[in-house]
Amino acid sequence: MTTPATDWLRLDQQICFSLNAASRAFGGVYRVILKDLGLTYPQYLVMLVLWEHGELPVKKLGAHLRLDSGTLSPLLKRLEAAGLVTRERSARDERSVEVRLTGRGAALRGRAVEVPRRIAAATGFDLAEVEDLRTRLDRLTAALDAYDPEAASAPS
Amino acid sequence: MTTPATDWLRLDQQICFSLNAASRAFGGVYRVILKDLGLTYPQYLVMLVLWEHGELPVKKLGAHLRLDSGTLSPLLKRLEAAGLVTRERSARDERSVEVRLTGRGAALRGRAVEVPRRIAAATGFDLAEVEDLRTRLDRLTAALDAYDPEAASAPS
DNA sequence: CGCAATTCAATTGCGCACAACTGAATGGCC
DNA sequence: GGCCATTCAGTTGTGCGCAATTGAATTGCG
Repeated sequence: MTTPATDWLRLDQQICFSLNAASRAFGGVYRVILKDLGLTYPQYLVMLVLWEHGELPVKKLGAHLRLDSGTLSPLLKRLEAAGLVTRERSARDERSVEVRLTGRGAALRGRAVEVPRRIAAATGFDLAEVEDLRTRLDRLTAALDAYDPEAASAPS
Repeated sequence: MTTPATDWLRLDQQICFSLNAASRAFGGVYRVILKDLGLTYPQYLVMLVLWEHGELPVKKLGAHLRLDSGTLSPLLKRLEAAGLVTRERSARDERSVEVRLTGRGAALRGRAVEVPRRIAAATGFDLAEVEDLRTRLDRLTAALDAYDPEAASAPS
């Protein structure tokens, strides 16, 4: 006999809840550390991608971050209002909007460089541990993304 | 020489971003699975606590879930509107609000019992792996909760 | 070419998360 | 007993995340 179904209702809280709690705890630390940069964590992620790629359309930005225009459009407007990025319709494809760093946006990178070290310190994890955890999480994400309700309930 | 600071801005994206992505991927699967229960994932978490404890004040509910009244108050109102819980001022302490399951709320547990199994199937992880991951995440959360900006920047 | 299907950003609507604040109730301390 | 700090829940305001829709631009196909 395995664990009664009743207890699963407690167990189940574990994975996803732990994940969720860790994600929110991270948010709290990032909030403190990013405050003097004037960025929220999602905005910081967008800036990371832009620092790496220079410029790219909203669509590609979303592909890197797993976010759609519903989230990115208002976020990018705020970054634009803060003077960190510009947005303009692509000349080659009028459907697309090209996001570019401004001088201020590019310059902000200099102040962001020390963020990762401070975050790493806050976790108390060493590099190997981080890498291992990251690998497991990415595998988990891939499995969840592949989830198909039909296949799960009716494995024909 | 270790990794140049410049690369840390990529590496850094890893942990927290992977965590965040996994959390959102979970959200997507839960959204599908919880749809016929008429619950969102945070609402499901609240119901889990209530199914386990029967009734408890908003404050304790928040302690279990790491949520404050700013999040719980409107959420509980929605659960109340859905007829799953009642909320009433405690007689012993008029500041406190007691949250209780209704008959419908208690009955919903029967239909929720199979949720954990379906979620577990979607992850593709076995029990040991889940337990290991959960442990690491809880340790991470504890470390992040203990984060003190002063101590981090000026280890006197 | 002409028309339908697709692709893209933006918008709307809803719910969550959290900081900051309000106001009522309670408890401690003199 | 009277006062002040604390403890509660609730509200407000901001931002994220996502589904659904809109509307414009592009692509594909006959």
